[in-house]
Amino acid sequence: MNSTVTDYGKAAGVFKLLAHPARLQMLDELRRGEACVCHFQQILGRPQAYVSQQLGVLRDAQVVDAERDGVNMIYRIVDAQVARLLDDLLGEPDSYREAPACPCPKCGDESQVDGACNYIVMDLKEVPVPTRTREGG
Amino acid sequence: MNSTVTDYGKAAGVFKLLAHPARLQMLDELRRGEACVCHFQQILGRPQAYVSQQLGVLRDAQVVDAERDGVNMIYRIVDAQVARLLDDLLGEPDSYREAPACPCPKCGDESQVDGACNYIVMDLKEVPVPTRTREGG
DNA sequence: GCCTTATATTCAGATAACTGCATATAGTGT
DNA sequence: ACACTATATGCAGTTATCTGAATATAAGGC
Repeated sequence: MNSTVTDYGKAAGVFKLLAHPARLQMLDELRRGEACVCHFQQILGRPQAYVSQQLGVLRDAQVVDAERDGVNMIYRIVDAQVARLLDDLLGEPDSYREAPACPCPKCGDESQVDGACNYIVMDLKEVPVPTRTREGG
Repeated sequence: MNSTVTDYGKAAGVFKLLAHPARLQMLDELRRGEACVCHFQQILGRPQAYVSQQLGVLRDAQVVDAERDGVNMIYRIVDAQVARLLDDLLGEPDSYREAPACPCPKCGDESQVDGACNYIVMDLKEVPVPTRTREGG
């Protein structure tokens, strides 16, 4: 069995997950590494319940994965196929933007001090995206 | 200017186009070549107006392109990026299914007789999909 | 040219689904 | 207790989906 989806309803469901600006932006952040919920709150400028709801959609679809670290919940991408789709539409994560410094209130403007939510790392260790050459991009 | 989309609303709009089983199935057919409207009527089992509306959505987004041939309208994919997304999620067009014989009423069971709508061809001459190697697929 | 038939588009309208937001409640860790 | 997060519910506004009728275009017969 390969990793492709042949059922149109199921495939459309995958696209439907990505057909949402907030979810897409969060996934785009997660392509660069893990992130906590408060991180998305700052980035999206949305209330916590809203962020959690959208993350819940992605978690329910097993696109992302959550793990507790103290008071924070750390999210990361676990669906390599979705990561590939994002690469196709948004480009490689490091191709057009630096990984942003975490703008969480607890992080403040200091860059990743100890105790802050420095979950943004440039290492998708859980997402083995297949290596490819891109001649057209 | 590269071919990637950096705006989340715009990117979500692209995914939204594909987040629909009927549109997805039609695009999957179009990956294999051109097709007339009546072809989709048969494949989807939907009325003409419905098929035309969904094709209109894709046409309006400039994902597909329509050209008249006598009484028929011939559709084809013109958005290479969308074709790439479909490749990622559904696999290569020829990797899991043969190009179906056109099941239109006028085509009948005869295989592509003259005068029939033999628009299904395995040649995406209008879609210059960039060549890639897929080591992970 | 005129009429008919086949193909396809467009419009109007009803139904269903989604979105964004607020709020409330509960669980977990410090 | 307090901070962070998850989950549930309700609501108003928006959008998508699908059906059916009307319209446009092309081909063939007279």
